[in-house]
Amino acid sequence: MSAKTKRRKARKPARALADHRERSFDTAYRKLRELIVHGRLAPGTRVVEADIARRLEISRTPVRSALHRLQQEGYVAAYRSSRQARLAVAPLTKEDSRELYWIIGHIEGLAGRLLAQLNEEARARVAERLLVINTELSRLAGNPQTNPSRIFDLDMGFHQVLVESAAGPRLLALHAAIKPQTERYWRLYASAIVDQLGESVAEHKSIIQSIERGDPDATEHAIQRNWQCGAERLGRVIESRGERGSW
Amino acid sequence: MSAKTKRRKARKPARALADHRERSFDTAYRKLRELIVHGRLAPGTRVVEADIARRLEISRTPVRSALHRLQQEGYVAAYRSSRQARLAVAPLTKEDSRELYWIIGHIEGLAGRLLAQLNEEARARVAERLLVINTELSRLAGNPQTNPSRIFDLDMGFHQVLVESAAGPRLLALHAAIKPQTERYWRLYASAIVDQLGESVAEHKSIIQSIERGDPDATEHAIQRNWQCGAERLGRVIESRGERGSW
DNA sequence: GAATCCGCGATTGTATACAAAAAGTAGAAC
DNA sequence: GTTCTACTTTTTGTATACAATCGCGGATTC
Repeated sequence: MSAKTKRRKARKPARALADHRERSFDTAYRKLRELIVHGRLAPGTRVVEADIARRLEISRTPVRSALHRLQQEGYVAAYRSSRQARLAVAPLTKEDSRELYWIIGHIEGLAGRLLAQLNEEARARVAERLLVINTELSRLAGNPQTNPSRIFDLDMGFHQVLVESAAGPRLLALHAAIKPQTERYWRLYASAIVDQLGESVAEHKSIIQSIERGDPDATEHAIQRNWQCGAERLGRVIESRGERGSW
Repeated sequence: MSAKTKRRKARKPARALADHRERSFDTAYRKLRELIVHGRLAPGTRVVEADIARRLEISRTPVRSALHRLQQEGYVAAYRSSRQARLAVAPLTKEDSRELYWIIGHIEGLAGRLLAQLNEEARARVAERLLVINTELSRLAGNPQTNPSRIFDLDMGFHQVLVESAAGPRLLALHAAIKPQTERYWRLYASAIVDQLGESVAEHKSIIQSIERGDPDATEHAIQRNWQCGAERLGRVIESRGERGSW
């Protein structure tokens, strides 16, 4: 037994970083998700395993796994008749976006609540990180030529910091599963985003201040408000473009 | 085109209700989940696809799908080394239970908030349904010989009504994915539950009253409190039994 | 005696073949 | 022209074979 522990201790840490090929499942998941998010697979489009497999030049097996997961995450919807299921890209609607943003707002709000309860030092550290991101966002807000993807990444990062700093593993996982879905709506909205970015930056400031003050209620509320306002900004754009799942 | 629509309208509705065999995937998912929930697969146990497949007398394929899903739902945890993943039954800890109950409390709280905003008639209808369930629970609370499963089902039903009455599809799906996980802890706790059932019944009453009054804040809070108290009751039991993932 | 390397068994990931079921289609009956 | 029905096609679900990878244990070397 002592030998065993010693051996385990001696285990070689040189993990095979050598080969960075990703598993087919991962490519399938990643690429499919990208196709959906970027709208190359339009909402409502039927998804056929064999087609995707051909397109990605892999077998149906990993495609199937990826679709299973995407289904659970809400990117694809299943219309099933007793045994077999037909999959389609989940539609984007104003109602769905409202619910989605509403839920995320509350989940992240919970994380914010925890965050505001940390000790002062930790809060200051987080606030600092948030401030850096938000300053960059603020800077980009002035520039109308900014790449929307860059803005999305920054905003994503902002909220990621918010959650990962204090949330437990379950809350983190939940957030990780739900948050990326906003990207679909974000893309829809990309053109109009730069104009309204200032509002979001202001809301972020309010969040940061609440954290610095260590005020759980205010932090939770500020985060919720940020998402709710986001939903409204988004709603206006969807409205103006006509709601059909076209694009 | 008119012919086409007509033909669709004429489609035979006689759906094959004949054959109720479920898909292998469903049996795999159901049985595996049951094994885990009932502790026949103890927390920390490694899960090997081939073993499960043999045990259930089906091929690895549906087992694999089921494991994928159980993994995403948090029943099994994956420890992966670059490419291959090793699966194990997720451990049960006091910390995890606290986070789980905390999250559910808030998610259901959201549903309760929506519920309390319905019109009076709808609220009354829901309150009535809740009252029926809670009365039955109250009745069972007096009887020390009650089957714990019966109590679990009733409580599950109570919370189900709470959510399905007003929540949108996403919130519903989220709840459906998370809520069943409490069953693992509930089983752990089953012996001690009957003693403390009275408390839960009282909390339920408070929830029902808030709904009848149409008070969103109170409803949300009451639901949160119900879950938080549940977590505490559970925590005491786990504590007293020693926390190791034994059973 | 301890650390390192190598090879084998165990286990996961992928591809393919096959079975089953549903949707579409054409044709017959009225 | 419509409706029911039998057939064909498409697509999903399952089984199995194969490849890649991991972990463990023994052999080797100093």
